[in-house]
Amino acid sequence: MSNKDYKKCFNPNKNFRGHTKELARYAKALAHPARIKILNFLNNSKYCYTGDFVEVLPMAQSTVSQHLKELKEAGLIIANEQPPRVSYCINKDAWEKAKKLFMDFFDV
Amino acid sequence: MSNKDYKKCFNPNKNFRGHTKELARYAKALAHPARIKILNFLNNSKYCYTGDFVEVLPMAQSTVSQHLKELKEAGLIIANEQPPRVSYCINKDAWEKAKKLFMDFFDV
DNA sequence: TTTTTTTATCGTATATTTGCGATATGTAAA
DNA sequence: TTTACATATCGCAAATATACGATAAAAAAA
Repeated sequence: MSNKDYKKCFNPNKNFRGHTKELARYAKALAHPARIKILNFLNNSKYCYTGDFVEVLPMAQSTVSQHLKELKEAGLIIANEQPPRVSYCINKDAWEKAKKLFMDFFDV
Repeated sequence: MSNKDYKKCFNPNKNFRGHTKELARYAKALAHPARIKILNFLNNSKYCYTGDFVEVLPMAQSTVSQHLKELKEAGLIIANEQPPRVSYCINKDAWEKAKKLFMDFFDV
């Protein structure tokens, strides 16, 4: 090791810390252009229906639905049933949490 | 669509814009705790050898080498041959580019 | 020259992701 | 009730990611 202070940034028991896993998890949620676009979209629109995304994304409805599910499971968006449609919006708490993790990571 | 100005954030030809793909690509590079740790590590140490990472990451040397390769291919780190060892450091240009993309994404 | 050290790559197994069409579900409209 | 609509889920195929042990490569040390 080129310097000897690695214990302050690595867990000595060789497991990953919570915030490291959390950041990786959010990064994974952002790791596809369609999901980036969905989040951009929601940040400009307050809320959107599934069909809105299907209109503009270059993939089938079922695939869009799957990407929405992943973002939901990552906690970044919230679904609202408005039968027969479903609207989505940003989960602001999770969004701020993710923002903070990325800010810290990039030392902003 | 809940508002009608989506053309300013979506490419009408239904393909993803360069910066969307670029951000997704960087996010993918960060989408594993080991790679997060490697980058944290390099940001605290100027440079490190492969073996330094192997010491502290909970995985085999070959796996660590694979993660380093991915970060290198994403452009975020640079390898320096110092036989028989190889040292790595942050690619500052790419790092700043990634930082900017994430900042813009999070509207910072 | 032989051995050791350090790292990358190969081969392989398993898991996850991505994508699609088809289908199911649940509601509203006819 | 039947039909139409919006969305989620299923089943499947292909691609990619993750991880490991074994091996290769290349230089330094003995």
